Amino acid sequence: MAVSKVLHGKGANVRVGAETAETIRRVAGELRYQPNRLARSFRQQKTHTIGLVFSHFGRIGELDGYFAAFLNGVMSATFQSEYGLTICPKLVKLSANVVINDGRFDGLLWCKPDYTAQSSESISRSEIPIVMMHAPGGLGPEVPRFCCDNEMGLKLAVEHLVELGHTRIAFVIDPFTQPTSEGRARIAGFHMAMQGCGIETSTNDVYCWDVDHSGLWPMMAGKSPHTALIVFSERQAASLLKEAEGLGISIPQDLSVIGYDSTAYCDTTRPRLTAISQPIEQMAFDATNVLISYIEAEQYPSRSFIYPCGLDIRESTARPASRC
Amino acid sequence: MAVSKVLHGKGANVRVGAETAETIRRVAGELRYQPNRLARSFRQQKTHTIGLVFSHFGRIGELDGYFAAFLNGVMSATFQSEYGLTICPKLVKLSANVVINDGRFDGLLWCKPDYTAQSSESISRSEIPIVMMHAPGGLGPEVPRFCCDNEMGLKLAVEHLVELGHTRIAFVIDPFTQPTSEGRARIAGFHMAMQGCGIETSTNDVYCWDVDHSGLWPMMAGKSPHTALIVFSERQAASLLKEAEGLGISIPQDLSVIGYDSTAYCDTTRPRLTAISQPIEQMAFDATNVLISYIEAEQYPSRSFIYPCGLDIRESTARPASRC
DNA sequence: TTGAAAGCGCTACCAA
DNA sequence: TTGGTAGCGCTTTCAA
Repeated sequence: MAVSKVLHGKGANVRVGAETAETIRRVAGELRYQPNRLARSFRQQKTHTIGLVFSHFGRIGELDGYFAAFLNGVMSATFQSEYGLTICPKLVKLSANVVINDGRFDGLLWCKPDYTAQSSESISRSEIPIVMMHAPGGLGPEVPRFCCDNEMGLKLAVEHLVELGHTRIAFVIDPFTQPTSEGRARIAGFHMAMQGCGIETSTNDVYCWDVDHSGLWPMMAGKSPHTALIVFSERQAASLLKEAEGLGISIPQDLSVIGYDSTAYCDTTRPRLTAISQPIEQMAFDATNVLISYIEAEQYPSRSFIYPCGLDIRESTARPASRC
Repeated sequence: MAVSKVLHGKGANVRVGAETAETIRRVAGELRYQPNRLARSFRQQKTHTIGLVFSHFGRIGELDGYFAAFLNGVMSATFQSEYGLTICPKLVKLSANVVINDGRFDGLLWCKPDYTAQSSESISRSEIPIVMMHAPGGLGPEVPRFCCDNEMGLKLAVEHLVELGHTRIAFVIDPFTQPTSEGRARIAGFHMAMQGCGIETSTNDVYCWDVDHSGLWPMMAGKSPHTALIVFSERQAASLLKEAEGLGISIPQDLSVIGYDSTAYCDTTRPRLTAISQPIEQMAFDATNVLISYIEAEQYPSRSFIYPCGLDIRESTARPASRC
């Protein structure tokens, strides 16, 4: 009875006598009364919490700038609107449909979807709003998608290398990323950009290596070795740089390398990494805000938000060594 | 009724006829029935979720290795035990006692406590287990604390500098960290280590600067300028390195700099940063596991877990320039 | 303006 | 072994 009043006192339309309200507040203070948020969420079917799903969770944080920028963007948005963010293992390991609609989350921020049949189905069946990050348009279920313009990014990178004189260019990706929608989009963008420059490509121009065990050799051997690499991520690019150093391969003299994301991390590598840029933090911020506004407005448009890429030229690209 | 059976069917002691159970499972599958986890949590007063509290949330992720290492540790532990982790703005902004016991969390991982009167009180009043990270023993409420041995770390750093010939050594910290328990512990450790080397110190030997607006000048001016800095964090140390470069101050020739944490990030600065090491990821992993086991066992010892520090000597320290 | 009652979905307990 | 019932703490609605 006191309880119900207190809650009213907290609510917007206070229809309680000033005196009563005062008493209630006082007593509540003395008792250190705390409304049980779980019960409230349960009653209202609203948790004010967003779930974060990554199709692949390895180690979350690494030294590259991606996760830091991403989390900063998400947190800025959730903090402003007083939503909580939950990172949950089951979201990744179990088949996603088991976990999406269990009442815990008001919405889901789904990163780097792999669009397996199962995840696609559970996404489209979801009863709560879902927004995807790093998901190119066209593919997959009809939910709002946030993605950089991968075609543009790869076009900039390829054209930069071609202008420098490269013709033997390869794309490098790791096995976890390769099946994701963005992995496929970048590979496609690479082939397209190469064709745009009049260079034929084949599947031999795409390498799929584990980030930490890259193996530079195949491309440096052979009669017509690749002279430039475009790498899916900063981190993989940086690990290639390090490997090259160990093998006595000079970058950019012997091999040009371009990474993807272009955070401040690229200024810390040696040589400093030329990289395609995408506004990760802004994208994460926008995606989270769109998710929240869909949760609150219950409107649910399904369009793609595409962000332009840039190319930040640093020190890891140069003309190919002339082979006389 | 079907519901209750299904739930029994999921429980450990299945006391249901095989046939009935089969039917239930089939129907549940057809209906894509999902138990509502919110209701379950509500009923059991158990959410299987841990809350993460930082006394100061600025930007969560930066390029230094701290947050990445920390989150890796926490995630490894929560993933193994199927707990979720929630980062929640209110946990920081509101007075903490409003939020601790609202039923959302089974336990709290509290990082870098500032031990204000209010937070201390709400911590000791908490009805759920709390574990503190980066909280030296002795101070604050009686909960399990995980902390590196700051005295040891600063002793190593000061002795290293003294061996190189430095006597004018300062400690640098930022205004957000300075009031935290660990900030105070490191400042105290600095004074103690200096005394241990027979060097008098005063409050003039501790600088409190904003991380990104450090201002190297004061210490390089004066008749008896400091020749070496021990800095609270990697990130602030790195920002000092960068500032020094801009001012034409050579490190380590003109000024020696030591940071704190010694993650891989220290290998990416120029010059590579000499740093005190603490096993952040391990500490976060252990702290989370202790928290979880306290949640499940409902036992709640209040001891401190102290981790030894090391000193990783890289390139940012050298003998002081001789001033003839 | 205030009080009383119903019910969110689940689990624990008790009775059959 | 099974089915029924109560109730977690809150909000919403309806009656006084």
